[in-house]
Amino acid sequence: MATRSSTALKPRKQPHQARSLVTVEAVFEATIQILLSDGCERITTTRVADRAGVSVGTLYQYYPNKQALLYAVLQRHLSRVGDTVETAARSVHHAPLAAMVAAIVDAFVRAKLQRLDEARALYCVANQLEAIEPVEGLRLRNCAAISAMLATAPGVRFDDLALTSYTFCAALVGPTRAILTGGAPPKMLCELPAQLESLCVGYLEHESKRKV
Amino acid sequence: MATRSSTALKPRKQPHQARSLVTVEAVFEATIQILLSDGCERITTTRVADRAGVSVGTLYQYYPNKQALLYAVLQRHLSRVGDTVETAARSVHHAPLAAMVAAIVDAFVRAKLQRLDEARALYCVANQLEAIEPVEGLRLRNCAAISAMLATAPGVRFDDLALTSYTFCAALVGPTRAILTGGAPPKMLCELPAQLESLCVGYLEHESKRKV
Amino acid sequence: MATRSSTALKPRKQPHQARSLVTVEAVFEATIQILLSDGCERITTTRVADRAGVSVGTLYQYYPNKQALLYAVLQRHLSRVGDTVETAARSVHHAPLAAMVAAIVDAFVRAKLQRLDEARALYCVANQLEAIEPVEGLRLRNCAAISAMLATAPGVRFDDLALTSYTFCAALVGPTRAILTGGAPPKMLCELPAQLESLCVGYLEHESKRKV
Amino acid sequence: MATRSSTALKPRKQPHQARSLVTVEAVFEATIQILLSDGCERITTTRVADRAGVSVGTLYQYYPNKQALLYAVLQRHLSRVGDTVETAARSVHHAPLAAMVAAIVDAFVRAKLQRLDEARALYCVANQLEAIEPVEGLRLRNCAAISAMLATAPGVRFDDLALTSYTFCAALVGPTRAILTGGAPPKMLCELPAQLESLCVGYLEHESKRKV
DNA sequence: CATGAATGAGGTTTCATTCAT
DNA sequence: TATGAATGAAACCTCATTCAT
Repeated sequence: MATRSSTALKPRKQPHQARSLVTVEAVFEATIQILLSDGCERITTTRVADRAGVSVGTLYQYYPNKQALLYAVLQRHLSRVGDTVETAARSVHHAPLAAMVAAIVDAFVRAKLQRLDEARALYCVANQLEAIEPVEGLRLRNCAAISAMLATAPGVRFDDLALTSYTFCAALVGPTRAILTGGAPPKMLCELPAQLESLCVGYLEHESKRKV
Repeated sequence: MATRSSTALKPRKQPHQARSLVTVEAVFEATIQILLSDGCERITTTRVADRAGVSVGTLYQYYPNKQALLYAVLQRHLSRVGDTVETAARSVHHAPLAAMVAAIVDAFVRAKLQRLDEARALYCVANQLEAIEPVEGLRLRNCAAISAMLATAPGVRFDDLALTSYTFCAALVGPTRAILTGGAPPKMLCELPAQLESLCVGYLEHESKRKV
Repeated sequence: MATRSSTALKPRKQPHQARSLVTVEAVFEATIQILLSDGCERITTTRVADRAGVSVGTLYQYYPNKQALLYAVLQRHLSRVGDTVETAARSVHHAPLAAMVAAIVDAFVRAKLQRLDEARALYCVANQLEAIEPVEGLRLRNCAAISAMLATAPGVRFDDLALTSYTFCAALVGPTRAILTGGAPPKMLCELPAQLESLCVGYLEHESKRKV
Repeated sequence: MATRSSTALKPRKQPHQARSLVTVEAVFEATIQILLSDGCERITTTRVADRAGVSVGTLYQYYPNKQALLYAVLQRHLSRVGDTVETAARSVHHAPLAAMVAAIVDAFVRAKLQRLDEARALYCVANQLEAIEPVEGLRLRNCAAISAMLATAPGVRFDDLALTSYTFCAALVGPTRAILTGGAPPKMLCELPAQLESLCVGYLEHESKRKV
């Protein structure tokens, strides 16, 4: 199952020396820039290397192939998002539902907007078949964090916590993607947190009421 | 902006004769199959032609280039979804909010699930930079239809109807994509309509209450 | 076992039209020329295509990869040698031992010298791991033909016919290769048939006497 | 002709110190292992260095380029074979023909089988255009040693001693290569010495009788 | 009109070799 | 002296597109 990703998509070597660290960081940055300017289809290892100011050979010292590079960049982005959401979720255990939602939405949107370019650039990468694993990984992390959080919500019971968390998660991720990806007016970006909150609070209240 | 799409992405000739219709249909079907089996990155005009049982030359008689073909396939899919949603929206003008949501969700999910393969295959295509136009087009249609519908909801006022419609729409599209694209368990597919309904009803009620 | 050769090394399509035939023949000829002038290590698909006066793309329409091309060229050469030897062997069933040897040696040497360049060029290719199969194939054909022939030799019995045929075969192939490949003086080329005959006749007589 | 080999293929420095000796030996061993496991086409200086446990840089301290390394490994192997055969030849001057053949065959086969891996691995290297020199060198040594030996054979005259030695040599080298290289059954390995003896004795007797 | 052979620019990847540390 | 990161030329191969038949 994980064959390809565990072998062919793994980075070749970790950058230990200072020089290497700089190189790898430059390659990451260049990848995102090219992704944004040329799109997912047009990105080439040569172009990434050029933009990063290194030779292709150097790029291939760290990543065995193009997919591995994209995978790594995506991975890092998703890890950060996962970290942020997890932390936020833990910080509002036992808080009222509205506070929970506010915290999660804020964390998620913040993580995405902080690196808006990265986020936008990577939606495209996340679509490739080879990249479902890390995306699913993030979903699992988020669902777990949210489940654990919701379980502590005072005075609320959810019939199917897993399902509710999944939908909560999808309600966060899906619309955000639609807005960042599509040609949404900048106004939407400002409204995004409020709308997501409304969406999620509305959903959770509706769900919790349903089972009384 | 629309330069490319208005010239280079247009089909070359409309298939009027019966034979042409069959050919075009075969090409469409082949495109979707290849998209599903080989992925968005691996699709080639030759492979599509082979699978469709025609020669590449013939394919190029109908579409000036690969993008135009993908564009056409995507366009058709999105048109159908748009039609379905529009019709549904019109049919529930003046109905209670819950009925509205039920109708829209049902229409949308039905349109997607009816052609599950097509839908799945095309998410990938929709990601290409050149394809934002038809995607945005669908969003506009949907928003318009939903706006018009919501405006007739009895006893409900929305402060910013455009914004609400937009979010409604995103709440429909986003999670659906996440579920069809990701490795969601089949169980989620069954629950999808109910969850979407809960999500949207929750949201709309929350929004409408906010302004009282 | 034959996985690679049965899939990855097979030609892509047979040249049916006249144009294709010319193309494929030109590619074959070019391959041999490059092999001779640049050596086995330096041969490139681009160089072959250039020399053949076609584009690389065309080359790849007929062969899925470089190995497959070399394989095909080698295969054709070996088939011809095999054919020649087989025919010769059949023509001297029941003849005296010396005549048998003369016929086989003549056939083998003739086949090699007729296409001296080809033969020289291909020894190098035959060394690649992927190419053992056709080489072994020729050995088997030759051994079989020789076995069948020797079995009809009047008044001679061999203790281990298979072994004797194998050695006979090796005595033919090995020294010929050594002479064509190495920097042997042209004089050796003239002497080759006589020496091979002497070698093989001597061997067979020695073997047949051994068991009396 | 010898331009390249006399300058570019020479080792850079002789390993005098103990440490260097160990390094060079490790590199040699690694080269042979890689040759066996990856084949002649896949061997790279980096892989050799890795396997040998040194850095590429170090490897290049001893050999100016890859060819020089392969050349050296081949050279050593061929020298050993040459030594063994020369010694054997000298030890049977004036002995009967059969004893001569037995001694030479035994020496040659022993030298090859003792380092079976090395022998197998290097056939491939010996094929490269740049490597004809040492191969020819071995042939010359062997022919000379055999010539000198045959000249002392009691009661036997060869019309063209050089030619006979050459063929003798080819009869030794050629079939051995065919058997070690090809997919010969292990049984053949055991039979090899006996068959070679029969081959060579048969040949020499046949040749010596011819001229009476 | 349909065909499919031919094209060749351009993408990915490797690897011999150098050189700053 | 040893190291191994960096280099970049050059190899392999693909595929959108054209055009003679």
